[in-house]
Amino acid sequence: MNANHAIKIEPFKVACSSCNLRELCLPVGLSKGDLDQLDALVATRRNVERGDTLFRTGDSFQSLYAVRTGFFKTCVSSEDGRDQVTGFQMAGELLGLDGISNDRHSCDAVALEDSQVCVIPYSQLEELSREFTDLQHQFHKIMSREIVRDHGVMLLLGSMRAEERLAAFLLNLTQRLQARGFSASALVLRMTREEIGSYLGLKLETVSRTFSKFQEDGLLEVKQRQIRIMDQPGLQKLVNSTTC
Amino acid sequence: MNANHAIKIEPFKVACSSCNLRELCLPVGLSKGDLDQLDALVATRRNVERGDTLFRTGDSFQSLYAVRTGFFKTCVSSEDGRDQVTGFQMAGELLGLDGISNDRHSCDAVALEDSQVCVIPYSQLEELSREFTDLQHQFHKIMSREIVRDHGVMLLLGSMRAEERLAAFLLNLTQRLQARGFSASALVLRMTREEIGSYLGLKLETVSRTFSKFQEDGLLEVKQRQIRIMDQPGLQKLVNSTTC
DNA sequence: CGCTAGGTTGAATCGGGTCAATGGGAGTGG
DNA sequence: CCACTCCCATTGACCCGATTCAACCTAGCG
Repeated sequence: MNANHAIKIEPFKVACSSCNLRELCLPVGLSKGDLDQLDALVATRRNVERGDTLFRTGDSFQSLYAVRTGFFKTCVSSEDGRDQVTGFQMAGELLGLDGISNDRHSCDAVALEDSQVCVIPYSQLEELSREFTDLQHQFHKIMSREIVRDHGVMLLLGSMRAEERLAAFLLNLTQRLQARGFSASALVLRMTREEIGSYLGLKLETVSRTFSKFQEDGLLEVKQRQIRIMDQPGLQKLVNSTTC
Repeated sequence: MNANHAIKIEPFKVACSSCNLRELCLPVGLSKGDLDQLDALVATRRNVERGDTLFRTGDSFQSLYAVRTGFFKTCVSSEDGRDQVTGFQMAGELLGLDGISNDRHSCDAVALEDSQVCVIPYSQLEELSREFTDLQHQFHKIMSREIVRDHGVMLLLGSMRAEERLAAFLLNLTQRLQARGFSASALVLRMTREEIGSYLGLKLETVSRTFSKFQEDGLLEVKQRQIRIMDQPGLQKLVNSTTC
């Protein structure tokens, strides 16, 4: 499986209405009728192998992408080659919203494992959302939620110490995984220490050390990328306490 | 002037079509016909005195606001009272996009000087943008631009040193001021060192010290909140160079 | 079986934070 | 008009958390 190297169009019809991610993805709250319309729009899927980019900075913007399976990171880079991971996306989450502003993508989206996305042609989405109020509203909510999420990351980057950042990151990850039916306490990281560090504004050594510290403190069990959360409330307490 | 303490509805009709900010604000790129429709929507203005909030976290979300005159900051805070300035908004910029996701605002918007905003009832904007493609598209672009901006801030917070952050901040400010017809080299800061620090993920003392350093290096002249940029390319060089 | 990418750990360094004292400007009230 | 006050800004000294540099380890893969 996942052995095909080119863009792959699913031979059979894909349908949001029968997708088990519909409660997390664009279709949230849509009526049956609206959903059928959306089905017509989201006609193709695309496979992206681990390490490949779904789109990169400067690419012309045509479509949004909904992650169906797999895991992505997005990263921006400045002229001088500085690099920043701006997010990690898992099933049901949308990629490509950055492209609307300029008709060009302003970040890279890289698959961290073999993944599949649903392709949502943007001009058609705009068209459809003129007709279907609920879809329009849902789409706006998703964009707004991204803005709110970004503000949360700014808070993290601007005011938290390393331990707090990593704890917040882990809690956020597990929460999203739990919403997708996975365990709240055991997880496998799909990204390297360096990628976590970039996202959290830390160096990879600091991330590694902090993992070790959490393990010593009995908060986690860490075996490479396998993490088991032993003391969820303890992590939570780390996050919300200016704790002096 | 600016002596009224309550919300003030302008007695005469306000009109985007005759607003000198139309090239920076929501109406960008709209045809004459679309503009007339927008005029009908944006019927009221509201004055906000220096220090007052336009909205705060938890307030029910009804409207977006376009800054007409004045200057705002937005800030989020975490449960434990940590605080983060997420942006500064000047004439022509939109406030309130965070509220769409939840029907509640998720940040505070505070006027840093006596200000006036145009009130854009959100449900009517959605309605109108179903009818007018250009307006819909422009609105989406503005939301997307906010996301892209936030990613830039993440890059700044995640990977830049204090000097680089402050230089980037000043260049961004002057660029926006210049687009509004102000000088590219002389500016008056509307915010305290502490607010700059919060935005940049630094302490106020660090901001102050960095201003002093820039002055010693001949990059700026700093007199309290009066800043004169003496060496724009020098600042630019600070920003784009991992310089080692 | 050896190579390589990723991860861990230690020691030294340093950038920015913390704490504390001082200075300056704008607004207020006598 | 001046004096008082408050808020903001500056500056110094010290400290600490995170980075840097380096060595070493481990797992996965060809």
